[in-house]
Amino acid sequence: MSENNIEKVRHSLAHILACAIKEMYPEAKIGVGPAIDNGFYYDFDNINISETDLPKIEKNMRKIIKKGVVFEKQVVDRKEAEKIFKDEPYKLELLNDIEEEEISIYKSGDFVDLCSGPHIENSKEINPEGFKLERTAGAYFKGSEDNKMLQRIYGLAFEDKEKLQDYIAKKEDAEKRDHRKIGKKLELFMFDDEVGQGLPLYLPNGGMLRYLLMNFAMETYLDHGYEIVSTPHIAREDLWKRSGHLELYAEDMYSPISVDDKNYRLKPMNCPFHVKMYNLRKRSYRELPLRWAEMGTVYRYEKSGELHGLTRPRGFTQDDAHIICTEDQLFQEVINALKLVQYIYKTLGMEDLKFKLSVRDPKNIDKYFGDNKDWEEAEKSLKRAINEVSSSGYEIDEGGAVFYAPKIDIDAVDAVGRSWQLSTIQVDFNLPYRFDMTYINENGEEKTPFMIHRALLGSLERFLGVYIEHTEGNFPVWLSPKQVLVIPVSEKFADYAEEVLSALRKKRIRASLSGENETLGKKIRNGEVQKVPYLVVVGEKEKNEKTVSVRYHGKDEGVINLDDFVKKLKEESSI
RNA sequence: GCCGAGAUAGCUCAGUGGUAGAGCAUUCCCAUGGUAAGGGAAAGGCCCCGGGUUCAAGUCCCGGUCUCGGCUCCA
Repeated sequence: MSENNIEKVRHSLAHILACAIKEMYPEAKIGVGPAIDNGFYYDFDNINISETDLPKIEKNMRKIIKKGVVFEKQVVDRKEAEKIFKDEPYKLELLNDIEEEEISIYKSGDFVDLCSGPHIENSKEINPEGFKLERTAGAYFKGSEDNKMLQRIYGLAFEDKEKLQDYIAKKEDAEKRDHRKIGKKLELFMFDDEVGQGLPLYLPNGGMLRYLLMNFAMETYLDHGYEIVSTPHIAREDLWKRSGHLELYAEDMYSPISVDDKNYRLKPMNCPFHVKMYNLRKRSYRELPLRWAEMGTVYRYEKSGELHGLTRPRGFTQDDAHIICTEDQLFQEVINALKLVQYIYKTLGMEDLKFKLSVRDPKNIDKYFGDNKDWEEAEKSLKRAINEVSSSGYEIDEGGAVFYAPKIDIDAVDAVGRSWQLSTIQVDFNLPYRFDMTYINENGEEKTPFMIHRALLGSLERFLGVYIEHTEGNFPVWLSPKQVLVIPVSEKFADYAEEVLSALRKKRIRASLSGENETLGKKIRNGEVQKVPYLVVVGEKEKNEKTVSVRYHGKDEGVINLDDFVKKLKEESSI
């Protein structure tokens, strides 16, 4: 079976699934059933399948496959198609969306589907061991929330049994990396019903990790000409009316808090505050560019089903900054921001980045705020800027721009090849006008500045969620909440263990003592399970020689002088 | 928010209408250890919450809350 054939096999399996369902549940109404990356799905209505029904559906599918069903394409006219699908309301609706008069249908046995193909010729081409019905799920018809929700059955499909099992194994591996699991095991963060959905609480280990990350980001920004600002968590509703956020995102904002007959809202963004500070007084071109950074905690009312650990919370802290500059400075500022992204992710060990340029939907230019010429200029600048910093190019997302801005989103690829959108760099055409931002240029004329929003980690929460999965909880030494665990061979050497501990702590190395009454093996295990990078064992020999026996991520590194070890750790603790 | 599945000890989970369980973690005792689990004992429960059915509910039914898998969404 050839590689590109698997697409056809998957798509054909979708038809066979529908065929099996129609046989077993004649009342079922069928939606759509395409091939997807790892297999296929088909949507149904008017049935109620539970996961426990899947094996018997699968069995029926194998029976159909074995029969050797021939896939046959036919082209019919609209009238004929309407006749064929007269009892399938969803197919009729799909038929309405087709503009052509020649309608392609596929027959396989008794089953007919509205479908442009392509398919395999005969079901015998399918390896019956290579697929598996995976799960059921709800899915809106045609992917729109306004439509009815259908029942979707997902199947996995690969060339053969081994590839299927490889995929399942890989998926199980990914589950082991789940930051929610690791977060619990390493006591990094927690959620609590009484606190509220989507509001993370960082435990001491996670608190340290978050602090170190935040510190790294802020120090880096300071090195690159940024200044630090800080703004409140709530503001009067009037601010959000003027910024346009209330009009567009009211549903996604927390409800108003009423104080002294005025409504306040938790902030969903930091920008309007920064704009207010800019407008404090008349600004000169000599001040520009201004780069104002803030670890800004924002609150967005994500729908309950959309929440997901740290990667999709309701309260989160953006490593936000706004760069206010002249038109001439825009290009260079975007380049600087892109270079900063590259530096930060390289330092964090995620060098594989993918750039995505989000531009306006060409069919819908009117819905965007701002001057057409400015947009074109900005889109061009962003393209040039990406090419300047990266040779691997970028992907264009037409219609991906937000209403006020074209943007560059940057995906970081993690250790198991998954892409995560983290950084964003956006050119804003909305706020400078809405808030009448100006500066005086060298000719004494009043001008509207350009404004760049940028969040490089994105948010501390989302980044940490991704980073935990990327590293599997094995953080680099400089980011590890606990860097060293000192393990005395027995209680007899507690005094020397204390000496080692205090030598490390004196140099602000994050060390702790494994003081419990356990065997050495058990104490080592506890340290490994907690993913402490350095375990140092001390006993009689070490005590006499003022050394430590070093174990780094499960590997024996031998015995070294205590002083040298402290020095080494001090070095590894700085970036 | 929608479709579906869950919620039992700190954690991971078993328990199909009749006295609430295991392993790990915790505490204590013995063992004083040389690189991933030494042995023993104890303690630990509003079986998510509220109703209902039943002689009897962790278990069945209804409502709610939260979690998970999808869908939709992510300024």
